[in-house]
Amino acid sequence: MAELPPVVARMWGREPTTRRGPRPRLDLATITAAAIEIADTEGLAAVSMSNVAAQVGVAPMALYRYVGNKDELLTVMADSAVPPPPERGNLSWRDYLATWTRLTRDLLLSRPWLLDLRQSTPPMGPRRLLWLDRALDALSDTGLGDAQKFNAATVLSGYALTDATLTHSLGAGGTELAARAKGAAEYGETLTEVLDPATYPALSAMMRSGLLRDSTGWTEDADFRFGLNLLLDGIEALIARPAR
Amino acid sequence: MAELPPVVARMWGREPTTRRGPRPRLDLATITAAAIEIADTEGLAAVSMSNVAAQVGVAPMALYRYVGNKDELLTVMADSAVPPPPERGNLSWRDYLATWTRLTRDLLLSRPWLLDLRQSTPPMGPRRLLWLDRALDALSDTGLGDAQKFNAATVLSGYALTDATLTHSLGAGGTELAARAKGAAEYGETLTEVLDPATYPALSAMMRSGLLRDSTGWTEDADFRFGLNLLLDGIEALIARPAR
DNA sequence: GCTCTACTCTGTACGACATACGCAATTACT
DNA sequence: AGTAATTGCGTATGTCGTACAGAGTAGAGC
Repeated sequence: MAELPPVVARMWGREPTTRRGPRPRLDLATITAAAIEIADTEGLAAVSMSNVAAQVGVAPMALYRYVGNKDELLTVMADSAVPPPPERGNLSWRDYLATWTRLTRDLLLSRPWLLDLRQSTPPMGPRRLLWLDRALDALSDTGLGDAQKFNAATVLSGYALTDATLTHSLGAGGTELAARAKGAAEYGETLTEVLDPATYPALSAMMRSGLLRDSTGWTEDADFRFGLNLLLDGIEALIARPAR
Repeated sequence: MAELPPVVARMWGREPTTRRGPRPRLDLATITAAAIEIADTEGLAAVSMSNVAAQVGVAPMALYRYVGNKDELLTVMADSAVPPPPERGNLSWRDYLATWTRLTRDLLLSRPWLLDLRQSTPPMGPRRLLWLDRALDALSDTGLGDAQKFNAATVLSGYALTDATLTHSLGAGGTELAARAKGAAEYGETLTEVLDPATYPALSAMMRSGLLRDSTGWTEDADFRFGLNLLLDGIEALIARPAR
């Protein structure tokens, strides 16, 4: 059995049992909570080792007794910011996965800094894995194979991420670059201005027909449901199909 | 009509017409190409203003005549690294979108630093928009509405990103954290070691049944096709359904 | 042709940041 | 009591993005 990287161990509550020197004044949870609070209120850019240390009342270097480096802290944050998944109740697999996906998207929109966190590591934290478990559990009666269930869950959470990214970049906007072309309507205008109908036939036609100029936002809830049902229909078709 | 942010204008070939002062020694394309070469060979972390400037033989601050700040440079890179989309030929919409999505994924895998580039701005570069145009074009005969076509394309490219992210993080791995649990098999092992079957029933059962322990990699091509067909089936079902 | 003016490149400088290193204080084990 | 491990901290280093000011350059207006 492979040894766990120290921080992963701590994520799973395995604090080191050796008690020699002074009793630690902190634990990983407090540090993570402080970092998350900073990210929530001031954005991810404000999450520096100095700021986090100040927030918990220690010197910057003290944090390195709990975290190997900043990337590890961010990884732990990414898991720790995830709430418990919804209860199954007596929902059908389809209804459950629908709210599962919606809540995933809502989480990403309520904590946009999660979108900025690159997931260079496959999910290994306890909370994200709990979500994964519930999605797999919802599919357990469908007769799908393990790999199929796994992929279905992956696709759904990926869709939540895609939609949240798009919605967020069109909405409250992030970069100063986006601030110039804020909102779907203005985005459309900017595009029409620059698109050459010869090289972009389909896009410019769509823009001119005024797709993005309508009053209601572009990627509103209806559009989220659209893609979601697309995926759920696909899964449903797969279940109906004879297993192979 | 909204004014274009200066870099966006340059992305579209609109170099400033005012000709006073010394003739510029560079243009945005050369700078971007240099930055991309660095990212390709040494990774995104090596793309600093100093390094890029050195690569093109100029003092670091000279770059700021062409780019407002580093974020803008990254944005331009993200578009400039995209090759032209595949030709339609006489493929069906389904076959075309299948290769379209596959090539999108392949691009992300061949330039992994694209995965690290947060897309805080909706795509506005000429090359990415060309891909979007081709996807929309492929759907033009299906009777779908504009918004539906748009969403379908979004979902597909989002899937490419999801899959590329997962594949890459399990494969060549990125962070040192991931290096410890490299490859799908070891990932599975690490999980089984730590998962409590009581709180993670579905997941731990799946792990113990040896999903990830098989010889062939986990998110191999078969799994990509699985999700892809899921989506295409969903779109096909939508097309078959009476328009509303 | 001369001057003005906008524009390009450069050098220096500053503040922020991640983090390597070493020290002093503290506590458990022997 | 003594030893060894471990925590928190101060200092220091190198890197990075970029603000600023100046020097050189070339077209515009006379």
